[in-house]
Amino acid sequence: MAKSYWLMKSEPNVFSITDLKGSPGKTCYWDGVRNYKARNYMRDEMKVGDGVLFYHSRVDPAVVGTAKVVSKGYPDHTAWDPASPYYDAKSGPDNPVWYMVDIQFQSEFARPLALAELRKVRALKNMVLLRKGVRLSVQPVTAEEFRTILGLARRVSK
DNA sequence: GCCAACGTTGGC
DNA sequence: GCCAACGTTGGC
Repeated sequence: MAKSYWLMKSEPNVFSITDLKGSPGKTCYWDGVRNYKARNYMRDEMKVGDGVLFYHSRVDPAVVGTAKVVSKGYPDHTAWDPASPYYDAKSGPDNPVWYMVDIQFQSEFARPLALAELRKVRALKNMVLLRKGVRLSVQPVTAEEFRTILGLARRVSK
């Protein structure tokens, strides 16, 4: 199957691209997603080798770099750890409800691509990220959108 | 910090 | 199965 592309949101004060870069093997598991649609993407559609845009939400919202998917979806064990902030009594080792994938750091952009800047780019006007009211923390990106973002990241800031 | 928009829960 | 109420997300 062809490579797919995704955008994954994280609040930088919780887990930033710098944290990902500093993780062992520059790899982390993407735990804590508790939204069914986002879960379905991770559980059913994400593949090893898929491209990921790393997005910082809330604080200076911007796409800040890229990563790649390095595992298929597998159960998110933080859901059955009562000590975890992501604990969910619905889920257990025998009946996992929530899933995650592993991602590995690939690049950090020379400058963040702010949400406000992306809104001005015609080629991105249909991007899920820019649609009103979309709160999905894992969302699909087209190959063309992915390419456009990489191109913008390479361009010098005005 | 505000608040609009969303997803989920729970009463009926 | 509906839908109001609630908690959360996330841009501004």
